[in-house]
Amino acid sequence: MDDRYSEGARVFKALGDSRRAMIVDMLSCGELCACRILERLEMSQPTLSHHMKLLCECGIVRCREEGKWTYYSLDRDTIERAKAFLNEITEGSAECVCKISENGE
Amino acid sequence: MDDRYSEGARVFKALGDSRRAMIVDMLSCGELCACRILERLEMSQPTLSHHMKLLCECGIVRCREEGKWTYYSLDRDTIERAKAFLNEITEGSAECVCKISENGE
DNA sequence: TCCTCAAATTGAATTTTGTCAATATGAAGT
DNA sequence: ACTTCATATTGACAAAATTCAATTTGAGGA
Repeated sequence: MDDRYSEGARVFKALGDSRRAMIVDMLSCGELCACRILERLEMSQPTLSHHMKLLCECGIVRCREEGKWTYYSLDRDTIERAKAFLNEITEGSAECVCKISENGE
Repeated sequence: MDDRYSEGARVFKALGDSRRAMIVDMLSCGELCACRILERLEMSQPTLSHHMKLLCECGIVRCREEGKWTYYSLDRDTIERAKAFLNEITEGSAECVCKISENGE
């Protein structure tokens, strides 16, 4: 039933933490390695790692390993889908949930 | 420090729950009273009330009381700001955090 | 004044999230 | 092989979020 909403909501949940929103902002200009991100954020390395995992799991961020380093970057596709989802739930439309009666008719 | 992000993140946190995302979708076509929303959602009345409070506190939803009923509607301003915030943190810019050195220079 | 109905609040239980210290992993250099 | 460095994982704990039953509030009608 609410499966339509789960994927979008998952991305928003990830953005619903100011530190993670800041990380996304940092990545908006291009790829960065974990150590660079860590330099700017007041948090322990394990905590950062945990946040990065979350961001990757919901699809907003991708990671690329190179030698000892892990580079992170934004996934434009997921971001576009998130924006589209925000528009969908926010702008009325013919297929809006509010149009569907309780009987599913 | 992360105050720039707190407000936006707060809205996304609210949208980061599939039920709340669905509620916002329901309101996208216009005002609805709590009882209408409740009809569609499998949750208790206190739980709905709690979610509505959350949505109102972050500014996405406004409420209007009329007699026994409470009508909810979307706040277009907050929504526009949320969309702008999503664009800001997602698209690179000259004032991006990533441009600011550790020294604040 | 009572009763009913819509909605909010309270209180309590459970689950999820955020965090860090400690440890593990795994690549590269010596 | 050993050490170092970047990152991930584990384990534990505190704080926050989600939920519902029970109760309260407050408007309207009888």
